[in-house]
Amino acid sequence: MPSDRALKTPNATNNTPAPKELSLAVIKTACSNCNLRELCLPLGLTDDEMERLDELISVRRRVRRGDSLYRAGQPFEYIYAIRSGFFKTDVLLEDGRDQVTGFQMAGELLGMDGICAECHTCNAVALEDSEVCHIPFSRLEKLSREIQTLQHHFHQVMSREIVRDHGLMTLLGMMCVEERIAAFLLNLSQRFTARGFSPAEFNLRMTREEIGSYLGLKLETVSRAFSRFQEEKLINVQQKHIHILDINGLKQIMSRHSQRA
Amino acid sequence: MPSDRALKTPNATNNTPAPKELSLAVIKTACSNCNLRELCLPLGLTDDEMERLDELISVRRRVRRGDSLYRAGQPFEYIYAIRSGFFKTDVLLEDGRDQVTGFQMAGELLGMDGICAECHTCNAVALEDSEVCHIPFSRLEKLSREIQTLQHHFHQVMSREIVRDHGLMTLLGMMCVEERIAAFLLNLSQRFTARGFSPAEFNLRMTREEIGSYLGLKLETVSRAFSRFQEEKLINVQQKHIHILDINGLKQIMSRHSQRA
DNA sequence: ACGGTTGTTTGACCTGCGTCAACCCTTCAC
DNA sequence: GTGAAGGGTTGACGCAGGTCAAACAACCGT
Repeated sequence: MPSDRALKTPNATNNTPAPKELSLAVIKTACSNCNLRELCLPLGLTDDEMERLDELISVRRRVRRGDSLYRAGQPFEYIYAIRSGFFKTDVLLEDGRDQVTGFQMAGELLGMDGICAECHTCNAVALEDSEVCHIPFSRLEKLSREIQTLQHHFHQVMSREIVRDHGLMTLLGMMCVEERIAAFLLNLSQRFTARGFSPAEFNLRMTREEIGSYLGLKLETVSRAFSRFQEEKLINVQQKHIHILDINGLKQIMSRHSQRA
Repeated sequence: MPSDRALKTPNATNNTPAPKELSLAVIKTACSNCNLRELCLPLGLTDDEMERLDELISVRRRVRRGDSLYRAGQPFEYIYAIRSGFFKTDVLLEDGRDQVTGFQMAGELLGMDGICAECHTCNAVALEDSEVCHIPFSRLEKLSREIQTLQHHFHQVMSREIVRDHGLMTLLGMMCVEERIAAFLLNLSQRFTARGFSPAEFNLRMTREEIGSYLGLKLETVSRAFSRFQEEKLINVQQKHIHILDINGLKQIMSRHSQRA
């Protein structure tokens, strides 16, 4: 029973060369049988509470690779839960330079940047064909006034975002190229593992340029670092396919600095 | 009527050479007549709601210059509202390097990093003698389940923190020295203005090294940039005293890059 | 199968910021 | 008043990472 309020979904694919036929699928979803529920919001709810959450999140949408889920400046209405796929968020400066602020994968939430000004402050772009659940924010607030567990969990998710950002600041503020790349690979590995994928082998969904933007480096620098890691038998790279050969070696890179302190 | 729960305040000044006599003052505070209320939580509450918030925030504490309000690893219990004074937050890497993640002033909230793991993930250190209000987080959650306005405002504050962090990422990821320093000065100026102080003249509460850590630069680089700005008649610097002579000049620096794109 | 587009790698060179060091100023304890 | 300590400024120099360029590999639409 797709509810009609779902049809109010703003066309988040504007500003992109969208096909005539919009990729907007209104499909009944249920958190109660979503296999990502530990990663997303509904943690430790009773059956009754879960049912009420199901009602809230009654629509999901497909976002095609390259399309925007939302763009900076658009009015904020929903928090999005990634059901499958892969996204990047980035902010653009007036002069055209842009900074990737994060890569998000299945089970993670998107859109919390929009709460403060009731309008999004960054762009969320799908790096592969993806599916997201729409969570009307005002209704999420309402429900979290009624369900303490949900409220607390949402606060934790927002707080985790803040802590994650602090981690990226330390990376950008004081790590050298090799540390940044190692941290990046270890982070991806750990997140893939949490989703039941191989910790050692995965495909990058983003370009060298996007990695560089995220890590505060130029694409050539990223490429060179990959090559160097390969020479040192830490990883195997073939285009977007990464095989981590020596995960401890990568971890050691992160702590190398202490030796010369 | 200082409530006894307030006495459970953890000794946040440990790890620092604290005087025998703890600077813990239990004083009745009232949001209802605090002159910072637009900046802090209680925005647009009814008299009745305000009274209930007053009950919640029943204690404030003095933090001496150099002392920690909380440290990474300590259990999370309170959100803190800065009543007066100036703080920095920083995260330490195992090897001793540290990154300043923010400077906070009167009316701003501290401690939201602790929600996600129920334990703080950074240090908050007073850069001058300060006063903070303790806000027991579980009680804030309870109250915000009852007062929609409060709930929404708190979400906005957390979201603003995320957006602020994104701004720092773009600074760290793609700005050159002059842009970073200009952005830093403009940000301080704007925040002092919002508090009724001069936009053009203020005293820095932090050292060159702390500024550098925040901006991803070395202290010498910060010092040189200040000197260069002075030569260019953009500012006057005398130790910690800053006088902005040409605020538009500083703003132009921020947009200079577009000229060569 | 083919040509164009987009992404990646690698090399040669350059420069902005870091490093190291000397010196100065301010503050504070005694 | 004096000395020590902490913070700030300035100069000389080096290098990590950026820039520019060329060639190559993968992908996509037709």
